[in-house]
Amino acid sequence: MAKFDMQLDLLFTALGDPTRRAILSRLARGPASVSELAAPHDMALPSFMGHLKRLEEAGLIASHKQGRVRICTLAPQALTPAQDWLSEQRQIWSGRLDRFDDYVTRLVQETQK
Amino acid sequence: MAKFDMQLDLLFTALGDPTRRAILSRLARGPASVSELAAPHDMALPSFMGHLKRLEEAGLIASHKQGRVRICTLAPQALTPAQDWLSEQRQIWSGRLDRFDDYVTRLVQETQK
DNA sequence: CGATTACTTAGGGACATGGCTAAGTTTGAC
DNA sequence: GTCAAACTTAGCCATGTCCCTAAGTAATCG
Repeated sequence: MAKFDMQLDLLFTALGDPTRRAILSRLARGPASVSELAAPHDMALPSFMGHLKRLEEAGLIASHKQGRVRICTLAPQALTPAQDWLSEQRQIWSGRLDRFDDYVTRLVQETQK
Repeated sequence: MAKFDMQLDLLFTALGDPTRRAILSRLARGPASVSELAAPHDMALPSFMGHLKRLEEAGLIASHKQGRVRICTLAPQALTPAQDWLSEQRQIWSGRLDRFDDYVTRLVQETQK
């Protein structure tokens, strides 16, 4: 499970940055070159490339060079583990809510020990 | 939209750490005190409290003191923005896939300029 | 072939993160 | 009232993140 955890780490931290989420949103409208992607982001190119690298390491995008241009595309299936984890948690959580009074009962018992 | 972005930053980066995800999973089974939560995590208490703080700042958990014990509970609805963003993206992405040939067409036109 | 474009590499600086120990503070138990 | 439990605060250190500039490489254009 450790490897799987690592993948979630990469995924969630990749998503935890507005620049990177913006890149993903832009790529959702279709593939683009590095400079096309960088244009709206007031940032030096090497800094921007760092974000692309993080996204690629998380498996969220893929890229290949065509001549001197690097084309980036989405890897849509990469989001699945993140979505799965979230909905799994959500499901357990809402299940618990139905039995919240269990907690209150236990709590009272504990404090009376 | 900046504030909303910030909330997503906090959420996703909070989720991007295995210790913190483990805390959430544990809390999914019901509320717990700080030391109960910390027990399985070979880590000094102040370090562990740092993680709880991050989770609380992200709105994922709430806590209150009962005597000298701090009880933590989940704030289940806090995941919603993250899930919404993910499924929104996923939807746009899959929409694009149906029209992937558009890109190829455009690409050929571009390269022939 | 010389210039320009589109990255790429190298290196550095400020601040955040994730861990630690040591020393409080507040309650609850005796 | 004393003492132990359960945090809490303060402060430190190593590493990571996110940004920068400067200089290098590779591919196209004129």
